[in-house]
Amino acid sequence: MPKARPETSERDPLGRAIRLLTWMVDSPRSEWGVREIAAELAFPPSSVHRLLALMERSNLVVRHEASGTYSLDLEFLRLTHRAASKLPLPPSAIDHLRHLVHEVDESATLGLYNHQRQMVLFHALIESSKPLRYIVELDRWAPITAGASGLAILAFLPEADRARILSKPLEAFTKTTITNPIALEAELVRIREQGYALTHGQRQPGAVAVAAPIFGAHGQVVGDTVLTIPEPRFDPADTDRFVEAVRACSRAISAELGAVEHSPA
Amino acid sequence: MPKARPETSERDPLGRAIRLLTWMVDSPRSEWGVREIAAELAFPPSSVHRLLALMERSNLVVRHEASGTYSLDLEFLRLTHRAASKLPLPPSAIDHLRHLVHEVDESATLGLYNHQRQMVLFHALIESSKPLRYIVELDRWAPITAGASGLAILAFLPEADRARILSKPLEAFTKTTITNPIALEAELVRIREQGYALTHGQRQPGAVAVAAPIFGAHGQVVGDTVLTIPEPRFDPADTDRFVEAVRACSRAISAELGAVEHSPA
DNA sequence: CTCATCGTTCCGTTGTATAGAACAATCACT
DNA sequence: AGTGATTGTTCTATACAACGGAACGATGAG
Repeated sequence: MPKARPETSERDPLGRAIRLLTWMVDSPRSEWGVREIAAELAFPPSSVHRLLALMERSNLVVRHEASGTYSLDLEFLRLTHRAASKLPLPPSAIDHLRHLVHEVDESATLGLYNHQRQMVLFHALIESSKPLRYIVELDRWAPITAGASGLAILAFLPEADRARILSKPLEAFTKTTITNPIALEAELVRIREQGYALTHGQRQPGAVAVAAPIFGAHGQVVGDTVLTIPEPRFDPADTDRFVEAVRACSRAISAELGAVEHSPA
Repeated sequence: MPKARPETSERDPLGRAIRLLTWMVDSPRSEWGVREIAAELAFPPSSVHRLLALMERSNLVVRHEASGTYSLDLEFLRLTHRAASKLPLPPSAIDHLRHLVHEVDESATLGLYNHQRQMVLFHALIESSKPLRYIVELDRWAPITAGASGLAILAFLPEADRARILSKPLEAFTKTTITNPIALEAELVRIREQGYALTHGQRQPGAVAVAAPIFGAHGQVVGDTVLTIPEPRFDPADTDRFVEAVRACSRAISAELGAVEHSPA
């Protein structure tokens, strides 16, 4: 053996910095101590301290003179805002969503599909005026294998991607989540034929959801429009109205992305 | 000499990664090639490639199979979107700004002060309905030593900070920029007494600006509300109306931040 | 067919990230 | 005041990641 193979590089300093940033952003607070972060992320305090010092040099975080604690810096928040223009959706998508909610008076969200992660990102939310509403936490990843928000995307993925996702075990999020691949594939066929997905509490108990896919310029799914209705308020007679409104919204956004008209099946 | 001092650390891998990210966010495009980035940032192509590969592992960027080019990943955009809640301003600040613009029908911006950088960040913009408007590029850093947007903040900084800033040479951005420290200090006194700043083309030629500071819970300046009016349209008779509207806006935002009433001088 | 250019890989060298222990300052409580 | 448990910070040797110039293979244009 001429050389000990390093094989995998398992330290990944940059990855650690990113994990630190991500943790800070996702944390409800906005000011943190070194040892507190260290405990939470299972990094040695000295490492956290060095990382923060480096990030301070790049203006990502600020050190508070008095307490010695750290916060996110304005420069990072500036990045934050500017990055919004890089979204795969037109800025007007929100307007379409607002119009949809105004039309049916039920809460609507925009889901964005991420290929690497094979998950959906809840990116925007317009709430209905009615008092009973579900709490949707924005900017969180959601599964693609359960709930209308996921299925409306999954159904329209390329054959190969779909097969790969279905070949893995399907997690059950609620009692009505479909965990049988055969049954799920059948459901996906129906969704493709209909052009929308309608589910009852597959991801969140007690919520009915209607979702329709949004297509990009190359015909690929980029996300979906999702209408979420509390089950007690859901009247099946309204289904057509909801479906049409959701599909219209997705179609409008797709059109702005330069997608050609997408015919079912 | 017992030891050769390493003195300064001049490689700073993390800093490079940040510069790369920042450049991508600020770039108008949304897909880049390795050598293109390398040329722009003066990094060796191999370094850029390695950085991108690392960042892909942390889901900051995505590699496009076909072209081999890179884009920002949804996970990064999720981070940035989520970070918005960490801003030092209440979400309702935009509403107050909108109200201000509705009242006077001139464009208004929100400036945020950054202590490390000693600059102002133009963070939000509501435009007037009139056809002649200045183009304000959002999420850009602006100087604190020129223009109403800067002076309204500078005037209310702690004595020590102000002295330090005035001790350095003052850059001239236009012909009317004040570059004499004595003259500037006098102007700042007036701004403090009046509670607002009014300037003619100090930063941008042909623009009149009215700005009033926003204070945080501890009485420190966190930013300002700025009204920008094209000079040809500016009627001095309107000054009082503008000033009152701008100050009211800043006062409303300050109040939501928990600031106590701030009396001039 | 040729040439330019792309992203990528290679590899010896350089110097930074690492983590545990010790340090100094601060605060809460006795 | 005094004590003890915090806090953020500094220090150190060593392991390993970042570095960048040169070479590689694939691709597209002329």
